[in-house]
Amino acid sequence: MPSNSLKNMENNSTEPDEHLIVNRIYAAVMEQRLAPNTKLSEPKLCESFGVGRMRVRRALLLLASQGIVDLQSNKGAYVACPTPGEADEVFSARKLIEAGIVRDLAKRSDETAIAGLRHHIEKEDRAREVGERHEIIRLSGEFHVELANAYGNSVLNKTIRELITRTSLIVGLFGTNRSATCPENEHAQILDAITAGETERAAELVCHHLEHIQAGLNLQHQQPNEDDLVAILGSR
Amino acid sequence: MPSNSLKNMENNSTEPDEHLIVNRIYAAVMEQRLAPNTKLSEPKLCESFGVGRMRVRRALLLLASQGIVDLQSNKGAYVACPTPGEADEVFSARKLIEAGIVRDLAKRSDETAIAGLRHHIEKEDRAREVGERHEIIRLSGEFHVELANAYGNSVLNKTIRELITRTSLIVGLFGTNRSATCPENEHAQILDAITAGETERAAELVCHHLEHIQAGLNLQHQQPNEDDLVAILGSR
DNA sequence: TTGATAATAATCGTTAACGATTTATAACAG
DNA sequence: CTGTTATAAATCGTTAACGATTATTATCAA
Repeated sequence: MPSNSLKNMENNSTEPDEHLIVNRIYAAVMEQRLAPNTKLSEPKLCESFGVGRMRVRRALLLLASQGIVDLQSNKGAYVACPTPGEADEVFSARKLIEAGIVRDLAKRSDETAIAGLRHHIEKEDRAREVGERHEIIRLSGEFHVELANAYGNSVLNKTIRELITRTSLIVGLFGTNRSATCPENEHAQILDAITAGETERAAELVCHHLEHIQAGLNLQHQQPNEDDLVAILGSR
Repeated sequence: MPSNSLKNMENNSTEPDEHLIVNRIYAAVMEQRLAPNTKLSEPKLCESFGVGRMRVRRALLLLASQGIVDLQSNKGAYVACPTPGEADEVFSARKLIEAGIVRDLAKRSDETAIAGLRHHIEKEDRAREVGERHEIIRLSGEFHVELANAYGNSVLNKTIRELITRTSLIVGLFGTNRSATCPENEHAQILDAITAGETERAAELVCHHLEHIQAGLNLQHQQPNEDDLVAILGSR
C-alpha cells in the first residue's frame, strides 16, 4: 500500500533546517515508496514531520524547483509525473555528466574511492541475494550517487542526486515489472574499467548502462499507477 | 555606484510567479551590477519589486538553494561570496558539462543552432567595439548559455545558467581589472571547431577557454569590494 | 575626542488568521 | 438507479501581527 508510506517518516527533531523534509521525500521517492502523482497535502506533511506549515511549504518549493514535485495552483503539491520528453532529457543529461565523471575517475585512479565503490557493489550483491526490494532499488540508485561522491564535486553531486531521484520517478511511471533496478553486474564492469584506467571504455559503459535502463522502459503507455485507481475508486 | 543598482529593477507586474524576482537578480549578478556580499534586505526588495514579503522570501530561498545568495540566520540575505574552493568546483563542473555539450554539438552539426551562435558572436564583437561594459559582460556569459540552449536540454540549461551566474560572482571577487569578460575570439574558435565537426578539439578548446578565465583570477587576495567600503564608511 | 554602554529603531523568523478556490458530501429531480 | 445541483468541509494562498534578534543611534565617562 504505497499511499500510506508517508507514515514511515517521523521527525528526528535534530536538524533545524527544512532540508530534513526535503531529504526524507528524496529518499522516499528514490526507494519508490512515493509513487508519481501522489498528493502531498500540507496538513498531512505538517503532522508527519511535526513542523509548521511554513517549513513544509518551503520544502515543497525547493522540491518543485528540482522537478521532484509539481505545484498546482490552488490544488496542492503532487509527486511529479515526468513526461516522456522530460525522461529523455534526464537520461541525456545523466549520460553526459556521468560519462564525464567516470572518464575523469578513470584518469585519476584514486585507490580509496575505488575501494569505496567496490564495497558498495558488494552491498548491492548481498541485497540482491536477500531480495529486499526497497533496499535493492535504493542501493542500485545510490551507486551512481557514490560515483559523483567519489568525484568530490558538490555541484555535480547535487545535480546527479536530483537526476537520479527523477529517474526513480521515471522508472516508477514507465518501468516494466522487473526493470526497477539497474541491470546487475554492469556496475561492476564500470568500476573495472575505472580501475584499469580505461577512460573511454568506462564512459561508454556508463552510457550503455543508462541506455539499458532506458530501453527497459515503455514510454508509450504511461501506466496509471495504483494510487490513481485508489483516488478514482475512493478509499473507504 | 553599484550599491544603488537595485533601483533599476522595477516590477513589470506581468508574471505572477516569483521567478521574475529570481530572474532579475540573476541578471543583475550576471552583469555584475550586484556585487558579492551586497545585502538584500527584504523591505528593500519588497519595495523594488512591489510584492509582498512572502514572494521575496521564496525567491531568496530559491536563490540560496542555487548558491547565488547566502542566507544568514537572523541577519538577512547577502549576495554569495564564493570561496576559492567553491570557485574550483564551479569551474570543474563547467568544464565537464560544457565540454560534453560542445562535443555532442560538434557531432550533430545542427545548422540553425550554429547560425544562432554565430549571430551571438557578432553581437559580442559589436558590443566590444562600442565599449558598453555591462553589455560586454552580459553577452560574454550569455554565449555559454546559448551553447547549452543549442543543446536543447532544459536540465543542463538550468545547471549551466546557475554555474555561469556563480562564475560572475567569482570573477567579481577574484577577477583582476580586465578579466571580467571571456578572452575574445576564443568563442569564435570554439564555434569553428563545432562547425567543422571536430569533437575532441571543440571539447579541449572549451576546457582551455575556461582555464584561461580561471587563470585570470587571483584566488589568494579576495579583494574587498567597494560595497564593503561603503558599508564601513557609511553613506551619509 | 575617543571608547563604552544604554536605548531606540529596524529587520528577521514564525505563528495565527482570513478570504478564495477546490473537493467532497448530501439532497433531489428525472 | 443515474445524473445534477446545492450545501458543507477541507485545503490552499496570502496578509497581517507578534516576539526575538540584530543594527543603529544617543548618551556619558575617561
